[in-house]
Amino acid sequence: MTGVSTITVSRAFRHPEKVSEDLRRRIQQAADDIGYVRNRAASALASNRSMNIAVLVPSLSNSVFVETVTGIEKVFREHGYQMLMGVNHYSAEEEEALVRAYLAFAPDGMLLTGFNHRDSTRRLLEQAGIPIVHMMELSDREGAYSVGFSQEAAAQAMTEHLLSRGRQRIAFVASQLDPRTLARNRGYRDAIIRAGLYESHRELLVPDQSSVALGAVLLKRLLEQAPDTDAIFFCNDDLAQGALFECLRQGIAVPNRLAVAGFNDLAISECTVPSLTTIKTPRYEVGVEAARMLLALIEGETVPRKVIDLGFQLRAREST
Amino acid sequence: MTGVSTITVSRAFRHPEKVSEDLRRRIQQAADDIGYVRNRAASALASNRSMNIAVLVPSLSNSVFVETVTGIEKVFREHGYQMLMGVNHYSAEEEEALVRAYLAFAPDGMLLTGFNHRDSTRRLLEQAGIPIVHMMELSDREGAYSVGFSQEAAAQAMTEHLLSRGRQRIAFVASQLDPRTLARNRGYRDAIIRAGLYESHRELLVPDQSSVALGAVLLKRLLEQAPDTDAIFFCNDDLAQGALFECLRQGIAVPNRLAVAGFNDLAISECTVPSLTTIKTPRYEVGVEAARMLLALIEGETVPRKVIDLGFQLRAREST
DNA sequence: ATAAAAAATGATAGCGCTGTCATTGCCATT
DNA sequence: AATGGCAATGACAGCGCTATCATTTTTTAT
Repeated sequence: MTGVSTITVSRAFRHPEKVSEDLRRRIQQAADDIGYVRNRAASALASNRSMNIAVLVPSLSNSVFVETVTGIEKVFREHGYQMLMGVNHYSAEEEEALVRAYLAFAPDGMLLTGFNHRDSTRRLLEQAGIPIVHMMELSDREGAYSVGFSQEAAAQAMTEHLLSRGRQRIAFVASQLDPRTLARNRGYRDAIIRAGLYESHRELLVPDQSSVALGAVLLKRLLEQAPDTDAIFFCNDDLAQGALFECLRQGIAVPNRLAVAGFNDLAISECTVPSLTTIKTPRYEVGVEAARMLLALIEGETVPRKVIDLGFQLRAREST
Repeated sequence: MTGVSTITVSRAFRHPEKVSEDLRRRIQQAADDIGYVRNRAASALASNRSMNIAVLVPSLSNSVFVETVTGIEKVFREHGYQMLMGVNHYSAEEEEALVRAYLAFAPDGMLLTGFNHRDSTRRLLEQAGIPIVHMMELSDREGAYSVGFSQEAAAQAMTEHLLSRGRQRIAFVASQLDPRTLARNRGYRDAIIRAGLYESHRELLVPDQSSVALGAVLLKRLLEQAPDTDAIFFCNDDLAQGALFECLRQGIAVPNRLAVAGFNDLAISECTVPSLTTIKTPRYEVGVEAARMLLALIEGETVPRKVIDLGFQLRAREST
């Protein structure tokens, strides 16, 4: 309708520098007028590049992965890629279904959370032949790309912090026993055994999904089975917050009678009364760096390090 | 390789009932072996049905829209559609960019949050000629499909609740002034004016993004400009929670000296001390119903009602 | 003014699938 | 045995775009 061939229109959008200024403007104008939007499906088919990347996270219920995804989006959007996000609810089975679903979009790469995949999922990914980067945990296997931090080291650091505050009877309470939670449990154990203070009845691990309400429940349960506990390390801030509220209700003095610590440093954790000691995890940064690494792999660039450890920070606050 | 034509493979996946049991199994087997996944781009192109639907929400930072999206996903997944989600950060400009980006996926329908779109966005959507359903607010214009509840009515109900508790100097505090927040403000005003108790200095509206930390700040600011306030209605639970913490810190007795109310009923709101009076919004249900409505429109079925009001519930708790 | 190089535009084929119509083979009915 | 009907399978074209190579136009160098 502008008297231009289709290929020129295509070029005006994909390689604007190859089309004369004037013509490009006319094409743009015409496109705006009729509300033309390039069809990605056709583009992907013809160019063999979908410009899609798939991202799988376990949950969006607290802000942890929302921030990661925000970082990912930022990087990819800048480079013209479209991010497709799926939530697997901490289930390797759901993950496989999602991998299948997103592979159908012929993504140029994929970001996965952790390393807890089914063998069949791994096979699917291999056959797809696209680059994969794993987030949050650090690689435990040859050849895998990953960006994250050591969950164990962070949990060790927190346990040592509680020890340094003079606590002797430190409990560990966890729910939703995904691999990262279990790694935190190992970190706690390492530190507490090294201090010669390990007592199995101070560990409380339940499979239920984490929530603030569950934190209150688990606090009560733990104090029943180990009443003389003087510090509790919760595997995440949600549980710790619930415990903090329950202490307030029951008149348990925090930190005097009982120290409480969490993990993740959610925004609310510095607002609670008392404010919550926790581990600040580099969630946003993990997203950004993982996206950059994947981008490099997609573009065929060499990646200097296959494993990027972004560390963590201990935020010591009023609750300990 | 199974000695079957491509069209038969296609049929085995799309219309399994049209392929013999035996052959279908063999095709499935072969597909699993080589990790074959159907290419949606090609499928969409050939069939003129992408089986994509695009969903635009303002934020994922608190669980409000996460729950809505969960409901949407559930419905669409059951029907074989893939949901593509975008976050517009309460910006009509970002929304337009997202509409463009997702229109490129040739979605069969789109779900938008609210009615606050640019004219150019509206034009794009019209030209795309796909069904659109709006969520959270109820339609204010001819022909628009919407699923939600009356933000104004809910805010009125909350204000009347505070009045019924004998409060006379009720403040309204809001941030992130999106259309729904402003509708809540109108609801508050209506009720408070009707009670003859409107005083402009008890309204505090700031454009900043909502957060728990901001709740504490705004509480302080409000109490400076209107120290004798005996109840505060916050436009959302995040702010109200921050205020609750600040009251705890300052020793302000809630609800005796000051009643505090929120909006949304986040999971944490019934755990706080004191527990938070708030409006339970049908977030998940909005997602489910909006998805069903859109599905009906896509399939060309008649939709009984263009506007579905799912109501709300007042949760009176300790904080009032 | 002319040749050579560079820039701008076009023609063609084909990406992987599916809608449509055609063909084959089988069974039931007469 | 012949016919019609139906289920199962296949051939072919084309969805909207872009990679590639071909052609035309413009610019630069001589």
